[in-house]
Amino acid sequence: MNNEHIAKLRLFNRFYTSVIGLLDKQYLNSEFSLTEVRILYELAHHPEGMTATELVEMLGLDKGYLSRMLQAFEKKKLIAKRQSSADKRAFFLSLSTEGNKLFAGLNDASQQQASDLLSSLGDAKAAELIGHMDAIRNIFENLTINKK
Amino acid sequence: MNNEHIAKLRLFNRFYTSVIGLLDKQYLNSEFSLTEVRILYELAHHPEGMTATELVEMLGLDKGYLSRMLQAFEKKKLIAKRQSSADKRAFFLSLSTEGNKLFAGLNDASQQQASDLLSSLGDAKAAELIGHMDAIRNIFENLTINKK
DNA sequence: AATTATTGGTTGCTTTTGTCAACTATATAA
DNA sequence: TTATATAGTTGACAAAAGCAACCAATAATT
Repeated sequence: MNNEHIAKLRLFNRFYTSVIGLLDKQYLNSEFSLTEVRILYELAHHPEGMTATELVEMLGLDKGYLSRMLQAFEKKKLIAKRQSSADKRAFFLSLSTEGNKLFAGLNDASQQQASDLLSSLGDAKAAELIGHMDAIRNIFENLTINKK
Repeated sequence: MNNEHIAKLRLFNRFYTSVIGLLDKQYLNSEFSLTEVRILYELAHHPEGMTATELVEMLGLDKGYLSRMLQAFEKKKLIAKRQSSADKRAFFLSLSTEGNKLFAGLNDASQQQASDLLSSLGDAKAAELIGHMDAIRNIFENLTINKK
């Protein structure tokens, strides 16, 4: 057990928490909360539709809370609900045309932000950064796979 | 502008958000919120004392909100307030003996958690991971310095 | 010195976010 | 057929956070 390593891991976590917090602030001047954006994100990436229960599982939300947020999305015409024929309690949710358009806008802003960050680093440093990030993801992913 | 890089940066941010979320969950079975822990953390690392205004600036909190949280800490005897002689409006805040003890406990748990993660990776992978993390911090830090 | 503006912190009020339990309707198992 | 579980909704509530008014002390302006 290496104490230096432990300290650095914790330091990185604190550090990156603030990086992410900074980047997420952008969303906060959109009319949506972070949680709402996460929901839109999931829906955008499951165009075939997904149920509220699936969203609850993926995002770790309370189902009552989610239910209300979905109602708000519906009122704004951002999502479409299609009742499952196999299970009439369940509904397949997906972004409406408007919802997709709106999400595309949020996505563009996030894309732009990432792009700005990278270009302020310059090509060489940016490539380095991404290399480190890929490596970290890789290490963590092997970890979770091995734990199964 | 490299689209692949942008996508990977965003992927990493999402990925690491969930990593941090997982690690932070530990605190959530402590009696303190994440924000409260951050306050305790800052106080623990400024044993000479710091003012509420400094905390507000460092943590980006609302001062009213902070004021109440500090009151709660006081009621629990976790912090000590010493009025500034130079500016009688201001108070130097620090952890009490009890507060330090409590924070030490939280800190141990977090330390243990980090330790567990690293040892499940094994020495070689752990060293690699830390190397990547240091490199990332370094890249970002040069960025903010240059921006001044 | 007297007046004005600013600052550190507190308080009341409100909004946002999230949790919990009860409930309806459907589906599955015994 | 009865019991049990599940998908989603609703009501009530609690926790987290933000906003603005305010008091007391300090700093700046005249």
